[in-house]
Amino acid sequence: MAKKRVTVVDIARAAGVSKSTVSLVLQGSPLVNEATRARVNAAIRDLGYVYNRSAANLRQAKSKIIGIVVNDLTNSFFAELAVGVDAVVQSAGFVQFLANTGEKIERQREVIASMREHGVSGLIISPARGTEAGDLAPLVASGIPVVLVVRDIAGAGVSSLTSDNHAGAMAAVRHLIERGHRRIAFLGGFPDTAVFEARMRGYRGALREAGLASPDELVIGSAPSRAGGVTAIEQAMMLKERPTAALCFNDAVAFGVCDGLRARRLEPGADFAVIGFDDVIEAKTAVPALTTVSVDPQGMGERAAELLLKQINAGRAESEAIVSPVRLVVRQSCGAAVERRTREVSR
Amino acid sequence: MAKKRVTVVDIARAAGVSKSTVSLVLQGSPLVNEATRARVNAAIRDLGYVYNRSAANLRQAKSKIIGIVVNDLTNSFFAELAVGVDAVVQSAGFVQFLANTGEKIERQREVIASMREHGVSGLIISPARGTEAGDLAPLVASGIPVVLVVRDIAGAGVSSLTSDNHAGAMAAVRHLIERGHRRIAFLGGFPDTAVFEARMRGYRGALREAGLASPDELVIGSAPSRAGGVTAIEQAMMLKERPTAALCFNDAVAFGVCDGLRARRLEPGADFAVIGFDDVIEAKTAVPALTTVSVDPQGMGERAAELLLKQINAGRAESEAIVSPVRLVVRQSCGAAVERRTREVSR
DNA sequence: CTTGATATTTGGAACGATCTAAATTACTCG
DNA sequence: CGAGTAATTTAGATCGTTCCAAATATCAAG
Repeated sequence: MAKKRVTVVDIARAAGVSKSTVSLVLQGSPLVNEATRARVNAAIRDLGYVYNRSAANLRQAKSKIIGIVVNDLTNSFFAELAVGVDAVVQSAGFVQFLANTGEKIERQREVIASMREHGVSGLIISPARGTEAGDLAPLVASGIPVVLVVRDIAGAGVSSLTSDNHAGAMAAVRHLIERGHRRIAFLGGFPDTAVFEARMRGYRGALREAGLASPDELVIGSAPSRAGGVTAIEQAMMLKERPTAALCFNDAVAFGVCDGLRARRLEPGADFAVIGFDDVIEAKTAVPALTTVSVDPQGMGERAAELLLKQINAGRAESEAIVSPVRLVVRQSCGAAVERRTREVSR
Repeated sequence: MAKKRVTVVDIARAAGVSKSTVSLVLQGSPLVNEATRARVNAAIRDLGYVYNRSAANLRQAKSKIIGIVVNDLTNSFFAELAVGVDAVVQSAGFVQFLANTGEKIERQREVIASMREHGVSGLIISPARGTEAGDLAPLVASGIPVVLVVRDIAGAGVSSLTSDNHAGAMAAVRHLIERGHRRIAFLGGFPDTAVFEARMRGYRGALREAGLASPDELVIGSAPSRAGGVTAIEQAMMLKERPTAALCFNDAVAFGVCDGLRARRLEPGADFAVIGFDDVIEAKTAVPALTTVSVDPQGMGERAAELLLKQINAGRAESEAIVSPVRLVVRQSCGAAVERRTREVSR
């Protein structure tokens, strides 16, 4: 019933050459004569040959697959990151193997194991919350190049690419202070993550530098999502002494904060200054357009992929920790000049 | 330098059995004695053995990989769809191979080819815009089970899982008519897609049914994104006879429409009724919460995966076209009663 | 203890590509 | 024409697993 698979031997027979020659053609070797190459390619087309990567991998022990593991694909920051990785990886002739862990360590363990079994030649990981250096130890020991993105893990001994969360948060808060705000909150995010830690330190640093206090009640954690933002701002508005501005853990939280403000009939930008973090695609087109610390997720994915490819090609490379710069993108949500509004929105 | 790979033979030697027995243990065969199994498993752990799926696939010619191809990963609808697929596929012991085509046919061709080379045992595809039955012909001819999601392709001869776009659009527009709207626009989406077509027919059908005209000027296409929504509503508000409500192609467009309305100092829900399509996660928490036709992307991914698995297990199954029902979720953006607002938002 | 089941284990041939080293062919030049 | 070199082609081993058929161990019953 089912016709047998077409193999190199079949094409070899059809083209009147040996399977070795066919293999050479498949690999685009310059050794083979033009006429022969054409004959082989014709046979490949005619017989509907499909290359069998499993067989090839078995012999070569290196697989043109690179894996990317993200902790939350429904967060567009990570979706964009994955798209960035894909672009680079793809043009380097690799294919991407994407898995979502949903922040679950156990699931992360499984997907990493599965990727190793498939012989990925490198791995880009945005670790699930609570991942420890030990969790990555077997992977690292195996010598597979690994690049951690977004969240670094101390002592893991692999390369990492993070954004300058501290400086970004500092710049954002400085901006708010310059605009006259004195009571500034830090909203959203899980307090037990390194990213939260760094952004919060930046926030505190900028306040201290300006001689302002940063009472603990103004730092309100929540899920790093839109829903989390809503609850965080609600809690902030319960305070007897309300803040007039907030730096949010990320853009999703910032959107939630805007939602929550509107629910209380406050207009973000005009009545309360909001700054996000990440600069996801929607930040630009939202109304009011979101002032945010641009991390450029797609670009970050690209850089992570390049870093990984470099390591794959170099064999055993030194691990490096790259902190990529961020910049504050001032739009409307922090109360920027109103005349800019129409211009930005109309794009 | 690099230590040699540990293989079944190594474990066999370490455990004092033959490689066949090790293979049996690996597959969880009931044939092997408990004591032996324990000994083998211990050796596996001790030597840090990593299963080589390429080798296994080569022999078995079936790969426990299922592929999922989406046309736009940065659209959270598709990200959620992928998450739904992943959940099911994962618990069935398969791994997911996700690729993003970014709506490019050429890229789609490449990723599908790559997946075939990796020997996927089934494929879930949300085809790029403009995909034709012919593009899928070689894939279909190969006998690999394929399930099309979201966008069906006439004559492709494979199973498909789409949502009842026509009925959903009709229900939404009926709702707007009941609330007294007479001039209702259809905003966003690429007019050359089947999904657009179906939703638009539903929109027109509901208007006709109520004896209302549906002038072409009220149907305004755009990119199916937030930015597209902004431009679409801007265009709609240029009309001499402005609409008072709109059914949007999808939720992203609906959010953009809300943005655009606010830019003109109109409050969505109060001054203009907006209904979306899809019910992405943020629809519920946005302010105003978005009234939308719920397609349940994650659930759809799950069902698509189940359909595919059924086909993989059944061998050559009849292809079926499933249209899953949708339901209108009334929230605030269409001008629902204000007292419901706090309740929904507080979740 | 045989004997016939039943339970467990095993050797060796696949699977479909790549790689090595060697063979063949073609070409250049005196 | 024949040597020497360059350009092509090739046979056969090999990668790490699974499968088959057959071997061996174990056990209950006579």
